[in-house]
Amino acid sequence: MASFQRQPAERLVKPSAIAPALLDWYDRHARTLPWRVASSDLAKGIRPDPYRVWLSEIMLQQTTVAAVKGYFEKFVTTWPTVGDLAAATDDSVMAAWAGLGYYSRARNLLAAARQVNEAGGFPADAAGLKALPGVGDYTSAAIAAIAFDEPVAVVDGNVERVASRLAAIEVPVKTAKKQIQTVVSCITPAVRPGDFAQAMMDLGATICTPKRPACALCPVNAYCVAFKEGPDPTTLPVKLPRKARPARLAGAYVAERSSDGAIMLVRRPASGLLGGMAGPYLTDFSSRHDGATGEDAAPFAGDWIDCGTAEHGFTHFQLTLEVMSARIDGEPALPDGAFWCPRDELIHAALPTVMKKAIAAAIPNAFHA
DNA sequence: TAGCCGTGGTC
DNA sequence: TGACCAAGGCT
Repeated sequence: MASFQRQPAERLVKPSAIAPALLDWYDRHARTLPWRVASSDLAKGIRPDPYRVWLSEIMLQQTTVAAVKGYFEKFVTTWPTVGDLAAATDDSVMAAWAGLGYYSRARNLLAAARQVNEAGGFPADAAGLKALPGVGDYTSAAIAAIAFDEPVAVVDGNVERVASRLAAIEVPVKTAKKQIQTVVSCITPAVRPGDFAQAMMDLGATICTPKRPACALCPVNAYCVAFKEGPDPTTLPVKLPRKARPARLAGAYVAERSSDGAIMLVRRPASGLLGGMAGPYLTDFSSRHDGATGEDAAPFAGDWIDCGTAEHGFTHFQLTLEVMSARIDGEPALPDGAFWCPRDELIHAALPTVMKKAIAAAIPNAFHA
């Protein structure tokens, strides 16, 4: 019966032995990443810069390490300190973030930078950090552990997977958050909590992977209930089936001014899909309904030419854009938020990937030189 | 609370 | 090739 079932944390094999084994592995196999401080420097007492830790953690939310690296380097080169970032313009930050996705992160990033700069520095504990916009349970714990040596449980998707397997948690992760939190708290050490957190994430990324975990190479396989007793680690964590992604349709209109080749862009509202970002005029659509297409739905009259379609997948729907283009001779009344972007500034505009696809469908070499 | 919010890589 | 996924947070 469920009441006689031992709690996951109690099923752990020698919980106090896990952190030492994992840290020993981490000392030999830690990934070298731009936002990390070398272990030799850590040994000298050099602490990670909270600004760089925070910036990297925001960028890494639901985003791969490979995708983040270049953006991180660009940001810390352009804005080496939180004060530099706080002084940046909204447009420059949105443009620098363009292509990385989840654009509310960029707006929250800038708001938080200004808040921190005003306060004279970052909050030095998880509770204070969580009050910053864009910083939730995971990110506040990660920054507190890595930058401020606070022994808090850091639970992200990797850690959920590792903990689910270590304690053989067979209930769906969605309903096991608290159990997982308890398991991770139970094995988080008082010393080197930041390295431990990063070791758990490295383990999840390189050994305890979702599909084909390399259990034979795992430094903590001796303490892994799923590995030793089952169920098969690849079946954990238990995830509920996702809902199907609906398909949506909308019109995209690329207007080129014939006098100088400038492209009409529209700045989108600050909130919602692609909030604060620019792109060609799109007809109104959402995850729930299609937008209008065709010549009649154009922002103004003109010789609109059919340029085919552009496809783009969002998290919860698939979008097909029916792209049209026109060369504009006069000065038509522009829709709200629209402006002419000089052709040589197009590359530097805050254009999300889906917008670049739409423009490229109309002007194939738009981003080549 | 469950839906909203991007993108590119992997198999 | 399409489904799944990767260091979540906000409302």
